[in-house]
Amino acid sequence: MGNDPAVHWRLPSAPRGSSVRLSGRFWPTLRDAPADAEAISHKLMVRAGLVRQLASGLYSFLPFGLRSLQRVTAIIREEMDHIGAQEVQLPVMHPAEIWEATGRYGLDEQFALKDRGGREMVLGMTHEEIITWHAAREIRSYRDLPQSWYQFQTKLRDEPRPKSGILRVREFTMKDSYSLDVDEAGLDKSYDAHAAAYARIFDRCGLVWYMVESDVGMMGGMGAHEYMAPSTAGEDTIARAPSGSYSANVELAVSIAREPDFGATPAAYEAFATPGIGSIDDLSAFTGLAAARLAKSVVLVGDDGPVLAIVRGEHDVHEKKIAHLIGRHRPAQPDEIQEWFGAAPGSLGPIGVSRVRIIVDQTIITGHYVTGANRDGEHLRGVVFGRDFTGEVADIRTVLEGEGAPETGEPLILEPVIEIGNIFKLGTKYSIPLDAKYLSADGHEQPIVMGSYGIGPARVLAAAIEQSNDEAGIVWPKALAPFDVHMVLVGDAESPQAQFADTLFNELSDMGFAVLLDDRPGTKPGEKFVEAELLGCPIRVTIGKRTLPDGPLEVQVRRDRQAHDIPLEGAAQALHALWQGLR
RNA sequence: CGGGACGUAGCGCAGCCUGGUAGCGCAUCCGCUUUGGGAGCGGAGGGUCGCAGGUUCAAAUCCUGCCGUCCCGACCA
Repeated sequence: MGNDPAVHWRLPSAPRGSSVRLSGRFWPTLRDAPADAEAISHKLMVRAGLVRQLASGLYSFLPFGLRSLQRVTAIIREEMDHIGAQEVQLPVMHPAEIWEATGRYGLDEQFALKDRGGREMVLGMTHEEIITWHAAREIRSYRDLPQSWYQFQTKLRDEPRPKSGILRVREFTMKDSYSLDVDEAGLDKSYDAHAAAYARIFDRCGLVWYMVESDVGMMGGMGAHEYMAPSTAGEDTIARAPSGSYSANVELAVSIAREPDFGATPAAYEAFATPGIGSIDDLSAFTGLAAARLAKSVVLVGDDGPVLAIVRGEHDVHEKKIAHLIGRHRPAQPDEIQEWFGAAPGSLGPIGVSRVRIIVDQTIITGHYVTGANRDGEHLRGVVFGRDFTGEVADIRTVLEGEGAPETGEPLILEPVIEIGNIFKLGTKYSIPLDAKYLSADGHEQPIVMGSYGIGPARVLAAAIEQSNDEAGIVWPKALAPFDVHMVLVGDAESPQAQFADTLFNELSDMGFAVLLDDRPGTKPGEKFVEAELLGCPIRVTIGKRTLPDGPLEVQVRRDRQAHDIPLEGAAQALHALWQGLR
């Protein structure tokens, strides 16, 4: 500290990294995006010289892209350390036996290979097994708990369809952490600590994000949340209430359905002819009834045989929700449907069906419906659940935009999102099969209660770009930009402008700014400006003829592209003040 | 896994249908001019037309197979 005048100005946020003079550096930009790039973040990351593709789902980070990635990881590391987590590094390649122990060996997404001795190995998709394996050997007593261990490590997944640049890839770095606790109360504390850290991380990264309830998967689990950054490039959809009172992945979202006016319930159902009617839309038009008053019958084939799923016509059966009930399944083929129901898809219904498991969405238990008669060209009206047919009742439908939030009834918003992180209460799912136990205070062996927590740093970058860009390029949140200040030198190396730029470069760097000085000789000013806006650092400073001898210094804020004139005297401090006001 | 498209110079594309010397823009290199919003003029280099086989006197072009990449859907610990 001492008397160094720069210390007073040292920036308080994430490590700033070093400043760079651009001349001679590797920064390949492109005027055009690759033809196969679709997502905005994909196009901009390639054009701005941040990444390059090696093969499908495999990306290399170039120097400037790596700087941004390192800023994300620095923020994550700070916040993980802040909650007392300890950083480790686990191998990428694992013996297959460990994965066999938890029944996760041989998954389609798993890269597998043999070593020279013929030993089966896998490349890690994640590291629950490995953490648990170590915990089983090192944790003996409740006195050794709780623990939280984290790492930044490469994950490999043989994705069926890599897409959208770095959003869905086959190899990526993940921050994954794992909590080890004596009981569920301990897990809750670890879980909450991670949730708090995640909130700080995503706020600091400048993202718009939601924490939503997420599917715990078919293995049970004890609760899970996902962190979602809204973006049209996202592959997931969430349902949320505008007030924030409710938000969930549509995979498990529930809602209050709109109730149609059913009118009086008939004393009995009756058949009527529906020649050529095969879809809900047709049937709705034919009968003049809203789709919500029609029952949609969907036939699925699970491991235990055929299943008839029934939802209102306006709804769809949700793949994940039904999977919780019947496990792996596929849509039935038309010939199978003919065999089981004696009718084609389009005239199916629950009445008169035997030997087929019937699962009915909750919405169906009220009202009376038009259903298929299981005879081609014929439907039934006035069909009432409980009176005319039965089945298991469950929530198996998708949520529709505008339906009511479960607590408040507010109209739900459906929004596409990028999953940037998740937190998961594992419980003893891994500790029991891998025999990770501790001895409790009263002398009993107990399984360790675990949680796992992931963040994809590269997805954080892509989400930030998706959320913040304009026609000129990236508009980085200031925490993630590869540089804080992008200086454009207009003038050759011997000019007074160059000398002034050098002085300011050093002064800003000493203050803790990461500065990029575009001192490339022979590059036209216009090209420098265009490339600066493509790269998207928060502040651009132009040093040219107009700057000297009396100023002012020309400064552009990237986000609003507003020009600011700053007196030369005290320019560095003024820039610092400007920078602090940015987000 | 189902459906669709594409693969020609570093990037973006034309040429293919109707077979006959491989082109354009940008980028790169050299020279001159230029120097505050992707410069101008002149010159130059760079391509086994994804791979293999077939048809043909002759294949970027037609046929077959394979590989790669992207998009839609399915799938996604």
